Amino acid sequence: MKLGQATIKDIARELNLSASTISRALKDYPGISDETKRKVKEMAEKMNYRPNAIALSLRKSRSFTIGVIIPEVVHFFFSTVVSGIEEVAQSRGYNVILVQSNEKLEREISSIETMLSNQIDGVLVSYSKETNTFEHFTRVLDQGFPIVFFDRAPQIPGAINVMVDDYQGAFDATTHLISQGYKNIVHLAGPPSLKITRDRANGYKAALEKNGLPVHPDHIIPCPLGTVEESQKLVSELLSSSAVNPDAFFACNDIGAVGAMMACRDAGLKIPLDVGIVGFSDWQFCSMLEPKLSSVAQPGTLMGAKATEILLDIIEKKIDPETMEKSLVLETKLMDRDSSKRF
Amino acid sequence: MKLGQATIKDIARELNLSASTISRALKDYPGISDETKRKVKEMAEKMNYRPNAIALSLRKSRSFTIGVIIPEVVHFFFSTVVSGIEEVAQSRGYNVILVQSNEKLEREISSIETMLSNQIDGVLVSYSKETNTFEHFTRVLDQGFPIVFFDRAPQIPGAINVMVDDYQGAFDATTHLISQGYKNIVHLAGPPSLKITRDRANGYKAALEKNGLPVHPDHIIPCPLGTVEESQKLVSELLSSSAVNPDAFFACNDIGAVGAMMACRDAGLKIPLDVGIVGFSDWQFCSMLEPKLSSVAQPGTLMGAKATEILLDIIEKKIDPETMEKSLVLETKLMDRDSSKRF
DNA sequence: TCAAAAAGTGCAAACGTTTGAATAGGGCTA
DNA sequence: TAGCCCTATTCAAACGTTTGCACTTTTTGA
Repeated sequence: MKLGQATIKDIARELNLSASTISRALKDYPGISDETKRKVKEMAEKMNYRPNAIALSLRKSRSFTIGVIIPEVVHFFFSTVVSGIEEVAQSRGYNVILVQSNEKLEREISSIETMLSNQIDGVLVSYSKETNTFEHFTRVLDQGFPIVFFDRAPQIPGAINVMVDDYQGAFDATTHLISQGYKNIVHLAGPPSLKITRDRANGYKAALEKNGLPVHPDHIIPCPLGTVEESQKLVSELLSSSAVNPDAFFACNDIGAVGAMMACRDAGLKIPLDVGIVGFSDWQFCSMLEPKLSSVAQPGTLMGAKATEILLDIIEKKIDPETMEKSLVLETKLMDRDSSKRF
Repeated sequence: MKLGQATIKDIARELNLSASTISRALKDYPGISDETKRKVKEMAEKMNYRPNAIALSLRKSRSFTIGVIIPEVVHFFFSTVVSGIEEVAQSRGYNVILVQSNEKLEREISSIETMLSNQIDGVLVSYSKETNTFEHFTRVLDQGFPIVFFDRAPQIPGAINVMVDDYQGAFDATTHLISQGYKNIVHLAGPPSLKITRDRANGYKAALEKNGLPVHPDHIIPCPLGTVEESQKLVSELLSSSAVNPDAFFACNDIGAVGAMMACRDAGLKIPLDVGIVGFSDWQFCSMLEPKLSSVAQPGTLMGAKATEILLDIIEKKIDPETMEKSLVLETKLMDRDSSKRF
């Protein structure tokens, strides 16, 4: 790009050698005399030569760049995943191009197009809440283009997914509440379009059933927006109506759990004495709250790292996407803190 | 990249035309018959043609990609900045390559190198805590390569900086505490290498002086690590020693403020009755704490957006880096919540 | 002493696109 | 019917690398 950026040709001219010799000398190819290599490297240093990765990409049809599409950047969990992705990519010599879909399908589609135009080697995707068709993914997957999905993974045959064991995490959280003597546990669910929402709800139900507790459909409250205000309002309404009389909340995410905490406090209920609360994701702030919020920790950084390793292995043909294991499920860990411990 | 990706040449062969005609037809250049344009576009559509951005970059010596170097991704403030950057870049047709330095100077240096290799059009930087030399920046700046610094901005002559008015923010926060009747205000400072640390400390001191309160050097406590545990420990020690008898804390960041809250609670002090606390940055969790934490809000997304606009304007030569205003200072806003309100 | 092998280097094409200049064919005017 | 100007198209070079092959020159072996 730079006006004054030295190229291989410049070095060649300066040294009265051909471009091919320079190229080979810099790469320590056999068949170039040590004397020439020395001179070339010296001159490259002196002229502040920097290889042009764009030209290399064109030549090799490889950009050493991967794309990442996430719903939003300002999101604790996704930021941990991105951190893991960036870490592994950097260490293996790849660049990371980042875009956020802002939970918009349209943006997701255009991002994929731009990335393909940019000759990206592969892409990591967590799709948006709005995404109800996967045609934009299958179209490129069918061309043999490598995509690895993480966290929010579609039900596409043959797609490679890296997820967390949402079912088990929810099961553990609910079981924990039951073991602490809570009997009337309400689940604050997420947006219905996401598989993780269904898995967590199923884990919740399974834990109730296993412990002989009834599963009431009206104990599952969808919180599609995912804001503190939303869950606070819903829980407040629930507490003031006489129909349900909850003594615990298992929320699909920590934001929802905070809303529940606030609503309970407003209603004069003591946590964890009167009401137990467990969230999901174990965001940074959980241990800063009073009482400290119990939550199901998801290994975000690990998820990003694993997904990237798989993607790069596919790109570098170290593994075959046809025959490989199609989904990797990572374990969650219940962080039981004050908000759910009666004993 | 893709094996089966159609190129201009493929279309040319298919239609028995030359590559140049295809190129011009696709771009609606004059001098191509409407009939040909129609046929070309039809065929392009049919063959699922996607322009190769890499080839274009090589030809035009422009990659339409900007680099972003930040200390860490998992950091609320930086994630808001990145969000603003990504937003503007995307809307103006640029890609964003993201790297995190992990607060390491070495990583910062190698990232800049890689990015230059990748023919990036410009770069946005917030430097690491470790960075004590700016030679790696000045070297490329001197070549006329566009760099815009944000938040953590170096004292390099001619460098373009986008910052927040840290001095004024700290001044406002301290003044607010004084107006609430707190008299013995301790400042929890940040890593000494950062300019923002000094600015915030200066704002704190100025507010004390303006209100006729003494400035004790031992009332300024450095917290270089920036963890909750660190500030909790330091504040606990301070409270148990008889030397200083603080009735308020103004922390350089919200994490430090949380540590102070915890230490006060441990010491049996009531917030805001016995002790007032104000943080800096207004992280998401501030309003989730009990009591809600007062904090100085920084416009992160706006900062990212502004910095990107300036960078792209320089890249596109809409403004001249020589003659332009060298630094943009954004206003902070004190969010006074429960943790600092006695009245 | 001469051919053959080895060592060192250069040529040219390729990756996919853009673009200034050249060309071909046609219709018009004088 | 020559000269000219359009219009539509093609040629060829360029961006910076890499790489198979060809070409010198030197060294080796018999």
